[in-house]
Amino acid sequence: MGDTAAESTPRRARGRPRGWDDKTEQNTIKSLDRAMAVFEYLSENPGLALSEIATRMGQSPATIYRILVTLEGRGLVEFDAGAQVWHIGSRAFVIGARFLRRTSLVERARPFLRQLMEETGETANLGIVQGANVLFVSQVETQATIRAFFAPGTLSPLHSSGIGKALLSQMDPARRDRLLGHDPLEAFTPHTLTDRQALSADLDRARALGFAEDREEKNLGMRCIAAPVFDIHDEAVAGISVSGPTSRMPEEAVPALGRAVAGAARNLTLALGGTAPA
Amino acid sequence: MGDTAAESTPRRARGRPRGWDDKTEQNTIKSLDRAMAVFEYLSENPGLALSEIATRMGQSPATIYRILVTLEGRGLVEFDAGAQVWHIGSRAFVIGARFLRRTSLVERARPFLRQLMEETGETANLGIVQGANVLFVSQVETQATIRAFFAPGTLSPLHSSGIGKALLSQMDPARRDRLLGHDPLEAFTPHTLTDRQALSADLDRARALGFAEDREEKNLGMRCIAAPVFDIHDEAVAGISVSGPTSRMPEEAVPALGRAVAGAARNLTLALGGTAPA
DNA sequence: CTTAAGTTTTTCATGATATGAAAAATATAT
DNA sequence: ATATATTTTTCATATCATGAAAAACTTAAG
Repeated sequence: MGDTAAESTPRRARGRPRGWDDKTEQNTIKSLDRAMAVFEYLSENPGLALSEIATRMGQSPATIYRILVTLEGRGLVEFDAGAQVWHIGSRAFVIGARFLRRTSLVERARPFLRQLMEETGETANLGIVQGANVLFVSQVETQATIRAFFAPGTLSPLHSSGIGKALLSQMDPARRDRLLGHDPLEAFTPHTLTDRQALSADLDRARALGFAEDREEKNLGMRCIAAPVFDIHDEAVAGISVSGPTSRMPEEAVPALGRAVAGAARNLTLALGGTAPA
Repeated sequence: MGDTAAESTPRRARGRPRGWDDKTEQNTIKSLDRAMAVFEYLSENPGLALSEIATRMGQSPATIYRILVTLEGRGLVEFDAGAQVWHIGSRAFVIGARFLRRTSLVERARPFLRQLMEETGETANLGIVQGANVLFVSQVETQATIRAFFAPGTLSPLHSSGIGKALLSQMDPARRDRLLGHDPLEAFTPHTLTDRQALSADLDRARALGFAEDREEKNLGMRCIAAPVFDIHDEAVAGISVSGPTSRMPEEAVPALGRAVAGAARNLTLALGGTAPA
């Protein structure tokens, strides 16, 4: 399961002796790990009966029973007496929510932005909705000498940025129309989509593809590919993008870049507890 | 979904034999329970070093180490290599968040919370009863720079929060007394209602008005206005509130805010199939 | 650079205890 | 009533979790 969790935690702690690279985890407690596997499994398959869990996980019912009862004692799982099934408990929510207090969206996104930049070679950005604009809150710059740059803190209208369009593409029509307002859509370059019909079609395409494109719609010579990030409520709360000069982002590179961006957005989504779209 | 769910799980399952009442838990796995105690302790005291946890919990460093490494392997805890301390991990958040999906309450409430926030300009919250506390499960934050901040996952005693009082005001006296217990009511600020007479009068007022007020009774400088939400069984299962700095919520604004909150609560009640009070 | 103090991992022997099989207890269905 | 399905307990056994102490390592100080 948690492939994201891997990421190689290079814990260089005080007293880490020699053979660390080879045998990674001979220090794990087997029984605890098995119990946590049950805990995790239950979170992915809520509302299972004891026997169901036991058979599916290939464990003895007695063992599963004792694990669940133990976790229940701490409120980490709950037993629905009516349906005779088990669920994740409220205490798990309380404990897990502590994670949010530690780091902000920006900090959490940082590693994914960095990886995306290294993967694509282009500047990676993170933006959120701020009123009717996208607010760019974080970025990891490419090492290339020619860079698309716009500092964090920059505001850009929703309809003329990749992240903005990625977010618009996920909103229900009512909210989308409300944010876009009734005034004419401002044109920044000849390529800006100012026609609402055309914009709507572009958003449909973005939703289908899983990523949105900005083809010099805000700045001439600059392209951008963006994908939406979903939070725990499955709401699109942020967008990740890569941006660079058109010369380095030709048509044929778009699918690969789109995949990379969508992948980064998906990883961040999972780290936020959201469910990534298929 | 279910009623409060907490309240002593009287698991009357298929094969529960005789002596169940007496010896409650001889089926718990000791090592697992100890490990979960560490997990829980870490969530309450984030950012502790291994040795610190070991000494504070009176356990051998080796044991704590192995527990943490095991949990780390599943992303339930994370090691901050810079500060050499441990934290709750993202996977714990993801798993815990599954608790919210069990009931559709949170999802249903979302649009009403958003609308309430936009209507009042203040952060809107959703809370449910969890034991003797209110558990805050969802919120839509204001865009104002000065915000009342308490993240989802927070627990707050019933008598010192707006939502808690809104819910208490709808309970029959027996249940209310049971939840409030016999211990003295804890005071968080000089304004906290610790006198049961005064609290009871306040609850009567709240029931008459249709909304409850928290006038800096939990946090100084922070006010809160809350109303109860009823499910299909006409039980008060949740509360909606707006919270913000006292400076933005003066006395003369209370009636309008109260109307807005009560309206949102009524709308959610209707969406849940409950009947709103007159 | 050397020494010292503090923290984290590992090793190892031992006993606690987690585990599965099977039986008992209980619920549901026929 | 009987049969079937599911959960809980009992019990014997070997796994494996545990603490003590040593080793590995980091940082701070001399």
